[in-house]
Amino acid sequence: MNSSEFPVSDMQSNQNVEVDHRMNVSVDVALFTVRNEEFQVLLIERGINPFRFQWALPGGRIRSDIGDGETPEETAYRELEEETGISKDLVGYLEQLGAYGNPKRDPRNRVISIAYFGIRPMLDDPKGGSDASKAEFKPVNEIKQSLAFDHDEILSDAIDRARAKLEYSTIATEFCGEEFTITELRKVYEIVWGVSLNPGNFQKKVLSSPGFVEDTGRNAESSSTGGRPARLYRSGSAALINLPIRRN
Amino acid sequence: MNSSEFPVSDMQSNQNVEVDHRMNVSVDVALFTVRNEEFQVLLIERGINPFRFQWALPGGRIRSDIGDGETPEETAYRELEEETGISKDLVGYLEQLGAYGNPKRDPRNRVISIAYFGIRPMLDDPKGGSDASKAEFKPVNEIKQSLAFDHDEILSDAIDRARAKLEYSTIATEFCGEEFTITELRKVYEIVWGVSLNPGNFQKKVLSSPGFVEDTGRNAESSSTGGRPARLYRSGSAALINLPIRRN
DNA sequence: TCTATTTATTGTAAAAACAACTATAACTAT
DNA sequence: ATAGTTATAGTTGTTTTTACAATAAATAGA
Repeated sequence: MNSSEFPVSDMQSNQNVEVDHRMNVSVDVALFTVRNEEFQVLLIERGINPFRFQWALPGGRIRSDIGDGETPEETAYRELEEETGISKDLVGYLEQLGAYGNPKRDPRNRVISIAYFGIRPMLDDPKGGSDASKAEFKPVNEIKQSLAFDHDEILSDAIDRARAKLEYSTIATEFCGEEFTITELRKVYEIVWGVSLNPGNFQKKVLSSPGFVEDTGRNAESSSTGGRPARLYRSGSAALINLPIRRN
Repeated sequence: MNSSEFPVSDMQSNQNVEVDHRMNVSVDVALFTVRNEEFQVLLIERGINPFRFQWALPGGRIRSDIGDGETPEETAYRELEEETGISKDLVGYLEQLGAYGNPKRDPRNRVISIAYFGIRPMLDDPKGGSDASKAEFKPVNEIKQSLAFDHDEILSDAIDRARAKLEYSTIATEFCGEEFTITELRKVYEIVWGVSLNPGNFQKKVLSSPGFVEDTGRNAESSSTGGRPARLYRSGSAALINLPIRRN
């Protein structure tokens, strides 16, 4: 009996009855951003039971009645748009976290969930609040009540993954806007990791990593508090960096 | 509309008809080992269509008629046993790789697959061939024909993951038996990565990583080819190592 | 027994990377 | 002009890496 088999006679189970093993498959998304000097995640408040009035990650079932069938990634973007009003082009990065298959994770019936974590950059134009019911970015350190379903576990894994990827990948740039300064990039690390990094050493590390950032040739406007205006960079072509950024 | 919803009226899709979105969910396993100085993966030959007579990763559907429902991990162990005769206690390590949800990955109907990668240690007693139909360890570098379904992609991802984890984790010890020498451990790295590593530097790196290996106090029997007998170690308590092993 | 060979393990020195710190550059506000 | 502020470049000692040399402990054959 091989993977992906039709629901016909199951030789291994020694029973020649046809058993329907189909189950619901959903997608949940942990969409992160850095706003207001905080590491935040997008949550929605559930309007129906179970877990009514509790906060949850946005998500929903993979639909089989759209085109030739949705990919899980398409479901992720669709549900984000439907539940929070955030359209695909406002999501800078999306990556699969894994499948969550505890048989009791949904109290009603069997649901497998495929979890994603994504990053929304700091946007220049806030675009106003979405018209969807109740969706908010919440600081991850201030989420006290437990989330619906097993979303505590999913969120915890997503936070771990995001923090780990900062070390050896360039995804930190996804938190920034189109153009950013090295200090803005360093603040992403500091806020997501909850540490403080040496500015000089961070700068040298980033600039010596080939393809991490790309010089725009222009400077940012100097802030009203004074100080030398910082150079503006954009995201480079590299996805990975050979020498990791360390958390101290 | 939230994740893990009942198949009742779908408000977001603006249609008050009940649509059954359930689908088959299967588990596929890439089980690796190092045998005969080669990095090998366990494959089975399919006995039925589609992809009859093609090689595939072992796996099968998550069953809802076992107990209160199987977890995907339980499915992985069950299918390994059923299809290849390898029982759970012969698998040293198992970790989820991710979900594969291309709507066309199975030509018959929609199947989501949750992929795992695992490691089987070099065993002292080979236990003889399994009675299952046709299951063999194949060197990953010698798999020329494409595998069934999207198993090429899954295997490729599994190989990447296994190779990457050698750098910063202690899973290399899972390829070894209960007790092993530093040279045996180094050979795992060399074979899986396809590189050659400096013996002295490797030794120092491993022994200076706290919890990587644990001294048994005994030596291996010296081989017939001569040479100083190597010290025997067992796997330590650490799962991660702070200073990575590099591929050169 | 002696010697060459083999493998494991330890030592050493140059090079690279890191961490902490200092100096300079380029701005604002008074 | 001067002080304060932020960005960026330089400096120095320490740790880590890399390449290579030396020693240890065995086997095999003369």
